[in-house]
Amino acid sequence: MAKRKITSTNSINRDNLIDFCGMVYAVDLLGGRWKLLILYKLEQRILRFSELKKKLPGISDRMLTLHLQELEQHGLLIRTVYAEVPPRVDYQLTDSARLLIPIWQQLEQWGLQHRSVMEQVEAEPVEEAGNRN
Amino acid sequence: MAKRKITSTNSINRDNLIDFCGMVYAVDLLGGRWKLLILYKLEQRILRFSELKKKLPGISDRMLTLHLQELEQHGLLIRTVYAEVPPRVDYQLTDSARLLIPIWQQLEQWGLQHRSVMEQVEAEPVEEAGNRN
DNA sequence: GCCATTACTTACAATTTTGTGTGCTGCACA
DNA sequence: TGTGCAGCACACAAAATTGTAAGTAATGGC
Repeated sequence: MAKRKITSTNSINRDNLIDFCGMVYAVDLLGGRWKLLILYKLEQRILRFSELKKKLPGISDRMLTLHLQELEQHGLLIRTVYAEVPPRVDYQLTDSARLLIPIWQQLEQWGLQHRSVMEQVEAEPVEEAGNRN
Repeated sequence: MAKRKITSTNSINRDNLIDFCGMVYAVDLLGGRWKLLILYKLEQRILRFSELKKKLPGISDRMLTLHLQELEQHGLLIRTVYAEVPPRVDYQLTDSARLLIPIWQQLEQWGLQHRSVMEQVEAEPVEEAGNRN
């Protein structure tokens, strides 16, 4: 996510797709393990680093730091540093990130619905009705 | 994407987040390099393997196969095999995947808009106006 | 002086994803 | 007899992401 070897096919493909398509670009910005969740936690209010950490069980300092930095670089959140000791830093969504809120809400709905559909399908006896061969 | 070591922290975190949140689950299903684009190409009509390949410049056989298999497993597309030689296989969206169409259209819009905002910001002189320290 | 605090950084290791190259099927056409 | 086709499978290599463990700074309380 951080450092890339810009000559690799992997990286070239990524860049091509990002240039080519706003959707891929969007998913690229949001695609880390914790990114969407970080944004989601910030939907309600400003949070500081330690508060975010509490709300994301299982995340390490490093991962939180990395994702926050990238989200900031990509214009999705605003980082505010207070000159105190011990340090205090807080994070809030940018306007552009707020425009995403209705989208991720729909994604949440779709995800829950799709999962329940999947669970039903798995519970059914397999019939292979789709293949005409 | 395919094989995972289910005891790793990486994998455990992933599973926990997926269980916990429909949004993360959704992004997990759609998160491969080419997946959203594959679905998008299938929005208009059924396509066969070779047609998809033409529409996705830079993709290898293997990547296309892998993503198609996973999308099928996850209930996002339907694979139909015809008993012909040479083989013919085609792919179409499931109903559940069709429900995603308006969402990815919004994501596409947001992506284009956000990118143009980002380009403006980068063009401006840096002022660091956000940090009070 | 000694320690806890907070938001990090660094070096490293493990895991996961992506890509490359080869080969396979079974028939049609030359 | 040889070649091409389409949709893969396989073994392997490269790259990207994620996680672990150990630091660091300056201050306030004891």
